[in-house]
Amino acid sequence: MAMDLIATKGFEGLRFQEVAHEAGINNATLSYHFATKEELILGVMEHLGREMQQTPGRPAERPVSAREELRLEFESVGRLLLKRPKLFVVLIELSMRAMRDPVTGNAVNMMDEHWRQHLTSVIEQGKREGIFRAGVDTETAATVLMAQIKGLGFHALTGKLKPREIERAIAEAARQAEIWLGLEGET
Amino acid sequence: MAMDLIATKGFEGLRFQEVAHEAGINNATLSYHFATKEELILGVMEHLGREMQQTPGRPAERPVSAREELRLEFESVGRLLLKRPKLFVVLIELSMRAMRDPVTGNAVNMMDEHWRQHLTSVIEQGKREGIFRAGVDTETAATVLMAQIKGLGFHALTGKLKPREIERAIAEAARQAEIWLGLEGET
Amino acid sequence: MAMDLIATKGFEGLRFQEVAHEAGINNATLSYHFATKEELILGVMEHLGREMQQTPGRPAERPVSAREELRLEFESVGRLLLKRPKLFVVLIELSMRAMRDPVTGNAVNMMDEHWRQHLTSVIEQGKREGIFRAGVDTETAATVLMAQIKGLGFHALTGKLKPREIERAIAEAARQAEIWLGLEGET
Amino acid sequence: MAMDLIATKGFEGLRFQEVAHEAGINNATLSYHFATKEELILGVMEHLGREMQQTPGRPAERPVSAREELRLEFESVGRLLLKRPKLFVVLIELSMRAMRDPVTGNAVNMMDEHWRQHLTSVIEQGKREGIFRAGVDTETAATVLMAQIKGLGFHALTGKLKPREIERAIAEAARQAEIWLGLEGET
DNA sequence: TATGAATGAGCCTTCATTCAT
DNA sequence: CATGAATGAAGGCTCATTCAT
Repeated sequence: MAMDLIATKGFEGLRFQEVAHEAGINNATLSYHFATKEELILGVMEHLGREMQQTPGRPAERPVSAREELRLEFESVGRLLLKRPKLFVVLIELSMRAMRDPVTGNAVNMMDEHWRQHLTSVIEQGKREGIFRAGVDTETAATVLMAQIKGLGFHALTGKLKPREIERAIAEAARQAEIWLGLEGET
Repeated sequence: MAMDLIATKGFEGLRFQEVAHEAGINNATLSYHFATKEELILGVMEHLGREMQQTPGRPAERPVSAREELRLEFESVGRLLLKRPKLFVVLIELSMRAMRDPVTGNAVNMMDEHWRQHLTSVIEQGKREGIFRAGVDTETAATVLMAQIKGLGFHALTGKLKPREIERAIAEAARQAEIWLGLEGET
Repeated sequence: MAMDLIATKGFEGLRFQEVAHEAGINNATLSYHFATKEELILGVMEHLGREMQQTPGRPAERPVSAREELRLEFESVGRLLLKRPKLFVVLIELSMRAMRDPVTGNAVNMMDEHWRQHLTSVIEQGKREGIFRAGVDTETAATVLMAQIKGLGFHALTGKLKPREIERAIAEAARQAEIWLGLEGET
Repeated sequence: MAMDLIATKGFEGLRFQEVAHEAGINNATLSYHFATKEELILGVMEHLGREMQQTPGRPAERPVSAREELRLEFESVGRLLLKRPKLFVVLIELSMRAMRDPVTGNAVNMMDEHWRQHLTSVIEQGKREGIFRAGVDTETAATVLMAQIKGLGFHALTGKLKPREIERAIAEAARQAEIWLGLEGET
């Protein structure tokens, strides 16, 4: 699929012809379905969105405590990082592209906003549950968490971390977040 | 300069002609100095390396405590992020390129390794000074820190964070690291 | 219809798909009726031929004098030019195409020959009737008339003449032809 | 040259590659001089304009009578038609293109307007000289003359008239114009 | 008949690189 | 050192045509 190619060669290294060849179809046939390269990329983005939804391992949708939610956030990223690293490569490429192309920008913004809201609600929940410090600024905390998680993905891929290193870093980062947000750190 | 162009259009969007035009010289003249695009990029990388060294605000090279060093790490990134965001864009582009091109890969690896050693020594120093928990795995901690800081840069740029948001996130992330590595979190 | 498209975009600007879309049918359905573009153009030519026959305003087929016939020739062109300008655009396109494609060439030749014979007979009739000078070379006169009338169409369309200008030019050209062929100009 | 190709294959049949090949240069080399096909066509138009100026046989620029001027108008077209028929083909193609492309439209309009003004001044001069009827509407007369001359070119080329036929038609058309504008036809 | 999908051929254009001056 | 010109290779896209349903 196109996604693999993007992961392998980057967004701009994406060749219309190559995607077609990879899909086992003709150059023009791909143009029939995706009239332009832009459309093709939009298609990839939609596909990516759908694939991201299906984060594996989410335990049966049951409501969980904020602390567990937080831990889940890290763990699911870790799992995805190990099982579908290409997804992240494409995501990063997408983010870079978003800096230049407004259309991609919107899509990425929406995904980020979605994520931020989820994190925000988790943090607020934690505060209400009394397991997170009331002193933390929710928005800033969400920003830091997003940065941390994104950074884990980015560093893991570009730094070519080994699976074990990834697991440990993820676990430690989760612990760090818990400590930080938890009551022990009360100021 | 070429760097601005990379920051603006990305690495693959870098056009030989454009760089030449931007520099006010002829197409072929640039080829005279950098025979190939590869060389040009190498030039950019060297330039970037030199520019990164000059992190502004490093307070007079005096030896400092590990805690201060740690805080400095975050602060200097924050400053760079606000004053020279393009530097980071190029760095990220470089990291992505490193995944595909071995030459770039080596260069990026060296920079990362350099950085990791610095962080490692800081953490070890902190342990010796008795202000950091002895229980933390130094390597993992360094990894998490690198991920966090890279993530702050990545998220700040691709998420188009406002200066104030960046400052707060940086400060909060630094605090998070301190708490996490500090003795309060002793397990 | 295809003719409108030809008038709008020219013969080479004629796209199979566009014609199909205009006709509200599928790409392949048009291919079913006109297997190739060549066939499609032939179809257009036939359609054009039929449409040209129905020159409106021809007064009830009655035999008329040569002078009236001559005037009619101009008038009917003028009417067509005002009411169905696209017909002329296609005709001109066809003539140009005829220079390159022998098939079209034959068709156009036949139409021209048909027209020339009509003009020739009118001139001869005028001579017999004693209202046209005997000194004119019939063939040359026919040629000049054809050139004049074609030129009126060509100039009216490409020069974007206004209806009033067209009417006046047609009337004046008709007068010119009469004077020229008439006895007053006897040499 | 590109002009020959246009004359041979029409404007839309003009292939960038073919022009390059004809010029004995590379595909991309042509792009270097004419960045786009549009530019190439503009180049052709300029070239055409320059070539049209050099109407051969204009007798030494001396002022002549209106009648001679009128005759010259026809004769020079006749000469051009025999010696450089391709010039006319391109001109007709250009006129057709002008119906669709505004840029070409302007260029063609300017040439036509230039020509019209010349004809207008000749007719007015003739009236003043007392050799042309005062009754003719100058503008309409100019229009008819332009139509006639354009028609001669168009018909000669698309009808594949032989040189002799062209000469005769030109001569007869000139005579027709003289008679028509002359005093003999006084109404 | 009608159509969605597929395709080969070709065209314009871009780009890094080379070369003569 | 500098440059205008030239070029091969490749890429995205269009289009008439074909085919299975």
